[in-house]
Amino acid sequence: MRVAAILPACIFATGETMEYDFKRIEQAWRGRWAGQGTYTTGEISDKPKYYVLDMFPYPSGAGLHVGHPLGYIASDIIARYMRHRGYNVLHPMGYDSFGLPAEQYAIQTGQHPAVTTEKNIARYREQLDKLGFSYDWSREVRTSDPAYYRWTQWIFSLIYRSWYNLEADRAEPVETLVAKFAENGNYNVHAACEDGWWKEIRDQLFFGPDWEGDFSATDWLSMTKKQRELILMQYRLTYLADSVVNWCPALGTVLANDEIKDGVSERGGHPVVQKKMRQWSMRITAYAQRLLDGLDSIDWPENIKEVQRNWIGRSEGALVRFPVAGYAAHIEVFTTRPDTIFGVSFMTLAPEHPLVPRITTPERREAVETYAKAAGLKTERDRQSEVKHVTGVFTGAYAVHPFTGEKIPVWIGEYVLAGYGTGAVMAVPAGDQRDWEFARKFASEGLTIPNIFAHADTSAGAETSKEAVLCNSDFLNGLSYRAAFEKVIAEIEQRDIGMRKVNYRMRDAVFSRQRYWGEPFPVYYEDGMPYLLDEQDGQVTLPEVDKYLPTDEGEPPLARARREAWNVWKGERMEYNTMPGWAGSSWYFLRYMDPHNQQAFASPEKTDYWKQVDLYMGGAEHATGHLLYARFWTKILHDRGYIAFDEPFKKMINQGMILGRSNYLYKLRISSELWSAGNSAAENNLDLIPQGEVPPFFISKEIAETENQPFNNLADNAEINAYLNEWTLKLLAKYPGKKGKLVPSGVQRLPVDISLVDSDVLDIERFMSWREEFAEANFLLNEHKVYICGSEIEKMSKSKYNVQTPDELVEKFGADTLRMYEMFLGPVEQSKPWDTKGINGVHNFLRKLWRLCHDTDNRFVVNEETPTAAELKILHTAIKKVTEDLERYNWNTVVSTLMICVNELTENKCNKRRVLEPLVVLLSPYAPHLAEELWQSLGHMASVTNAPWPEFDPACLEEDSFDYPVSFNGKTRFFIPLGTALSQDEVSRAVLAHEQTARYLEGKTPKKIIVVPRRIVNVVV
RNA sequence: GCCCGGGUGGUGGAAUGGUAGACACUCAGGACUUAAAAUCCUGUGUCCAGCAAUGGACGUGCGGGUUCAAGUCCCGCCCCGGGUACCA
Repeated sequence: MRVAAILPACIFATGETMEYDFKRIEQAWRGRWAGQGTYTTGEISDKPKYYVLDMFPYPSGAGLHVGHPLGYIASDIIARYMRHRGYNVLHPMGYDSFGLPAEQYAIQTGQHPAVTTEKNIARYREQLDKLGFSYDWSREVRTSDPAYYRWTQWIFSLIYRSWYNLEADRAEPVETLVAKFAENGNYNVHAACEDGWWKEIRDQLFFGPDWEGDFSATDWLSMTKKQRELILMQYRLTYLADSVVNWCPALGTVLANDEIKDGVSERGGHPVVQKKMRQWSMRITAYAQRLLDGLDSIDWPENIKEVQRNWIGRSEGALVRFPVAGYAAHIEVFTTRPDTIFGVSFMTLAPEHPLVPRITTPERREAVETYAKAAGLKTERDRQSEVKHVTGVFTGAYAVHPFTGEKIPVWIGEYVLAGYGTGAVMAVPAGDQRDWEFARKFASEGLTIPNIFAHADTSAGAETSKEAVLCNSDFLNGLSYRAAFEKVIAEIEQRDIGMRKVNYRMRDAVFSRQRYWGEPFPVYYEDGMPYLLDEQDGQVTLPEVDKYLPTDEGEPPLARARREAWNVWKGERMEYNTMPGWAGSSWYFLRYMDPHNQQAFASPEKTDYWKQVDLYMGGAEHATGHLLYARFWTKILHDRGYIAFDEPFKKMINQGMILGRSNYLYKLRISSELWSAGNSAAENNLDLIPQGEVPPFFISKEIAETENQPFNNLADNAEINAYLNEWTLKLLAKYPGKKGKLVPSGVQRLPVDISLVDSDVLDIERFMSWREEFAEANFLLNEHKVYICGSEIEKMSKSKYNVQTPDELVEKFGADTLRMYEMFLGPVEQSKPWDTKGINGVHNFLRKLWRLCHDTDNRFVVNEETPTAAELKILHTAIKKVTEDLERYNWNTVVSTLMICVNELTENKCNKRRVLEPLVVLLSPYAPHLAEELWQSLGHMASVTNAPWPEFDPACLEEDSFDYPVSFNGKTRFFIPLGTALSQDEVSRAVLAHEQTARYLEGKTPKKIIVVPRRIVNVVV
C-alpha cells in the first residue's frame, strides 16, 4: 500500500486497522458529490436565496498557496451553513483569466496565452477540488472565454450607447439625447461632460474659435454624420479622447491610476510616465456622488469604504475667475477656502496649464519654458520624491483680484497638478501651508504673506484652523470659516465671478490597453471615427498574431493581425486596443446567475431572484480597482433597466493575508585588496586577483549577527581568515601576474527555500545539491555544529522561496483538517504568519470524534439510548455557540466550541444517536467529508448537505444551581453554589451567611451587595 | 502628515461592562510498551510564602478617569502593521 509512507507509522506497526482514514473518506466523497451533483444550485423557487461569492482568482502559474483558500474556506462554511438553514444557495467559482502574466509569458516563449491559461486553470481546479468546496462548477465562468466576453463587449456597447442625464441623475440611452438635440439643440441639456469639452472638437465643427459648446436644433440638423458623432462622443459614458495617461514603456501599455503604486506599475514595478494618447475612457466621474452615497447602504469593512471615499475625494468649494491683467483671458481656480480670498497674494498654475505660454512675458519666457519642460520630463516617481522641495518660476504676468482689484503675480509651480481642479491655485499663504512655504521661499522675489486672521501669527506657519476669525477681509471680517464660506460664495455668484462647485479627485477611468490578452472592442473605424459593430456583424474575437508585441510603429499587438485573421472586419480598420483587466471582473457576479444564457448577460428573472451578492469574500487590495468599477457598472446596468439593484455586494468581508516565514543565509561578501596601502587600488585594479572563483561561504546566524557591524567582527574571525588566506594563495598560484589578497566586506542575505530548513536549521547536504552554484559552498557553523538561518515574516512569494502550498498538508492531514485549521488560526480578517505548529491539535480533534463513534476495532458504534440532561447540555451549549458565532462570522471560535463538545462527550463516553446526529450537522460546514461519512454511518441515504440545522433548546441549558463567584470590592475570593430560583435578596443573605465571608469582611459591615443573577456577587466593603 | 487596523502567557488566540488567559500549540512529569511512536492522565501567566494541600500579591502597551465591577467605556500618550498624500 503506497499510502503507508505518509501515514502515522503507529497504525501499521501495531497491525491495527486504520482509525480515521481521511484519504479514503475524502476521495470517496469527492467522487460522490461530483457524480450526484450534490452542489448543483437549486432552481428559482419560493425558498429564500443566499448568494455567497469569492473574489475570483487570476490563475497564475504558481498555483494556490495556503493563503488563497483562507477566504474560500470561510465562505464555503457560510454556504454550507445556509444550506442547512434551508436557503437556496448560489456559491460559484470561476477565473479572471485575461491578464498580464500569461501575456508576458507568451512574449517570452511564443506560447499562446490561451494555452498557458488553460494549463494554469487545470492546476487551480485540481487544487481547489482537493479542499472540498461546495462550488457549483456547472456555473464556472472564465473572462477570456468568448462566450463570456461576448457580454463584456455587449456591456461596453451599452455604456457607449448611454449618456448621463444630470437632471434625472441617471444614465439614459443616447437616443433621448439625440431627440433633445433635434428639438432644441443642447441648450437645456444637463449632461455629465468633461469641462471645456468643446475645445477639442472646435476646429472640426467650423463654429469658429470663440465657440463655447452651444448649438441649436438647426445647427444639429445641418451637421454631417461625422460632426454629430464628434459631438455625441463628448456625451457618451465611454468615449474616445486624447487624455493624459499613465504610460508604462516597459509593459508597452497605459495603466489606470489604481494599477500604479508609488509611481511605478503595480505589476513588475516599472516606471510610468505621463503621456497624451487617444484612449477609450469610462465616465465614472458622472457617478462620483452616487458611488459615495451608495457606501452608506452597504455593509463593508469601514476601511474599504474610507479608501473609496478618499479615492473619490469629494470637496466642496467654489470656482472663481481671476482676470489676467492686459489680456482678454482669465484664470479659473477651484478653492475649498473661498472665505480666505482676501488673503490671496499670488497665483500658481500647473506648468502644463494652457494659459502659461500665452501670458508669459518675453523676459520670463526662457525661464518658464525651461521649468515647464523639466517638469514635463519627470516621471510620477520623481515628482513624488521631491515633495519637500519647493520650486516654481514667475511668469511675469499679473492677475486682478476680483474683489480688491489688486494686481497679483502669476507663478507656475510643480506642486499644482494639471489634472486636479482647474490646474490653478489661488495662493493664500496665511491659510495654506503649501502656499505659505512657496511664499516664504520666494519672498526675495516679492511674494508676501498678508495676514487675514485676527489673533493669529502667520510668520511661523499658516493658520489652518477653521475656527480662526477673519480680518482684513472687507465684508468677511469677524466671521469664521462656516459663515464666511456661505457669504463669500453668495457674493461671488452675485457678482458673476464664479460659482459654488463640488470637485472630485477621481478621474475618468482609462479603458484601453495596448495588449493582446484582453477583450477586443466591438468597434471599427471609418473616416477616423469609431463605430460600434452591429448585432448582425457577429461577435469579434481575438485574432491570431505572429508575435505578442507592439508593431514597429508602436501600434498595439492586435494591429499585427492580418486582415483575414479577424473574424469580423469592417470599415477602414478594427479597434486595436483591448479592454483592461477590470472589464470582465466588473460584472461576473451577474453571469453566475445565468451562466449559459445566449440571449442576454443574464435574464431578468434570474437577476431578480438572486439579486445582490449577500456575502462577498476577498482581499482588501482591490479597494480602488475592482470594487469601485463593479459598483460603477452595476449602477449603469441598473440605470438602463437591466437589473433591479444598484449595488453589487451587500456585505463584504476581507480576509487577511497569510504571511510566509522565509529563511535566508548569510553569505560572506569577498573583495580583493592590495597587500600594502602604498598604491591606490584604482591604479592597480586590473592586477588584483579575481574573487569570482571563490566558492560561496555562508556564516551561521549567531556569528553573522552578533554585532551591528558584522564586517568588523568577521575580519577578526580566524576561520574566515583562514578560508580567505587559503584561497588567496590558491588564486595567486593560479594567476602569477596578479597580486593582492581576499578580504571580507560584509554579509549578504540570500533567500533559501524553506523546504531545505527545519526550525531554522539548514539541511546543508540538500542545500548543496539545490543549485549548482552551491555545490562547492562552505559553511561556518555555530557551536552546536549546525547552520542557523535568519528568518523573516513576509508576504508569500516565489522569489522568497517561502510559499506553502495546501497540497502537502492535504496529503498529510486531509482537507477537513486543513479547513478547520485555517479557521482555527484566528479571526479571518487578520493577517497572520503561516505556521503549521498547531495543525496536529485540530487533526487530533477529528480523530477523537472518530473514536467517539467507533470502537477499538473501528466498528461504528452508536446507541439509541436517551441522552442524559448533562449530555444534552453539552450538545445544546455547542448548538447555541456555533450558531451564534456563524451568524456573527466568527469562524475561529466555532472550532474551539466543537472541540469542547467532543472533549466533554468523550469524558461522558456518550455515543448516543440523539447527540451525535446533531453534532455531525454542526461539524459538516467545517469538515464536510468526515461529516458525510458519519452521516452515512448513522444510516442516512441522502447527503448531510441539506440536513436541517439543529434547533437550539434553551431548556437543556437550564440549571437548578449556579456556582456563584463571590467577590469583595471586585476581587473574586470564593465560590458558592446557590439555587438559580433564589431571589437577589436570598442570594445576598446566603453569601453573608457563608463561613468565608467574615474573613474578607474583616469585621466591617458591607456597604452594598450587588447580585447579578447567574453571573456574580460583588460585596462592597 | 492624515486615515484605518492592532497591542492579552513561551506561541496562535478566547472573553456581549460581570470568575482574564477558553480552545489549541509548546514544554515538563506520569501511565501503557522490550523500545519508540501514537494514545491517555497531570501540570504549565509572573512573583512571594510553604514539605504539602494551599494561601497571598501582581497582571491585558503606558498614564489618568467613569463604575459596585474595565482587556472591554471615556480622555491623553507610546509602539507595531496597513493604506494614502504637494488634492488647492
